[in-house]
Amino acid sequence: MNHIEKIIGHAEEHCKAHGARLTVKRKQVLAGLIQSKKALSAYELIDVYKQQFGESMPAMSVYRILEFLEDEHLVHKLSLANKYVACAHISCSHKHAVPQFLICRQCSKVKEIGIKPATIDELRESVNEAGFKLVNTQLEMNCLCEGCVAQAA
Amino acid sequence: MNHIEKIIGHAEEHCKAHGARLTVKRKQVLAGLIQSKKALSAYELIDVYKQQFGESMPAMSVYRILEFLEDEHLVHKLSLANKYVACAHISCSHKHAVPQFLICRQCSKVKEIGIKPATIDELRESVNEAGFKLVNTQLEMNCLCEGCVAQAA
DNA sequence: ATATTAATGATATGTTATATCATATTTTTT
DNA sequence: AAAAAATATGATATAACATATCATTAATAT
Repeated sequence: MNHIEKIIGHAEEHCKAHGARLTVKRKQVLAGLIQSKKALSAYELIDVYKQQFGESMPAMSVYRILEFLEDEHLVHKLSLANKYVACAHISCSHKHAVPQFLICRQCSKVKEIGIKPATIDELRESVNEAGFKLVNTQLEMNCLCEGCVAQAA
Repeated sequence: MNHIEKIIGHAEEHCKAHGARLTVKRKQVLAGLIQSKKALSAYELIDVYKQQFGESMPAMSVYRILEFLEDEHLVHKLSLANKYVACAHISCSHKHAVPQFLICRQCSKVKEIGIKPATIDELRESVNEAGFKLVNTQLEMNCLCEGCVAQAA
């Protein structure tokens, strides 16, 4: 059992635990994202699927499946790039705070980090001072990854 | 001279100062955004334009103009919503740090804030620790505005 | 006045995402 | 085990967001 299968196994348990169904197609899409080194758009994911399984998946299905996977917190949507990534913590059993994402604007490589709770608190306070209420602490930051920094220099 | 004209005046000076041309159309689009209480998509802006001037503006033109206005820092693009807002500080003469945006997910109302530099520093440090380089400190946060919080309760 | 540069118009097309109704599959109820 | 209900997928259309490219017009520099 390889690394990806193991993660998928965890995802399956996670879903089963509350009666959600990780169907074959959903698993295939999730696996596609897990294998990818970078964030993928829905249509890139269609290409990946086509390449792996010979068969093409309708866009509608991919979006539906992505929605399911997001609801299950197995996948995150990155608005900054209009792309999707597998959650980096599917196999961890403990609860996770909402993550922050570093997105390489050059190559779409993504790193999921958890910034210090204290920093989040400061942010939340700034938001409250402005009279708004923070709904979601997912942050997306425009970055360059190591590789692309090196290349640019 | 009303409030908006005054802001447009500042925008004009700002552009003139380095040889950029704030043409009539560009002014009209900028004015549309300034007048709006909320972030507008490019196509919503086309509708606004149509309503105000009777004439319809091609999507291509709106995008070109938005690009110009972004380059001039007169307008910000919000990736979280695929919408655009006028910069809240066009009339201030001093330099501004890159802003952060609180976006009401319900009504698209936007508040532009400047969070504490210390908080930004903490964020940047977290990013560096992860081996990435922060390109841009514009943050966009999913929020609810006062009005929508009240309504939800 | 002419050449050059910048802006806009016109048209086409690419990319991302959702709506909707039909069909198939799975689960629950009887 | 059969029928009913709920869930998932297929198929098709279309909406919403965005860019490419070439022609024309307007502004600026020579």
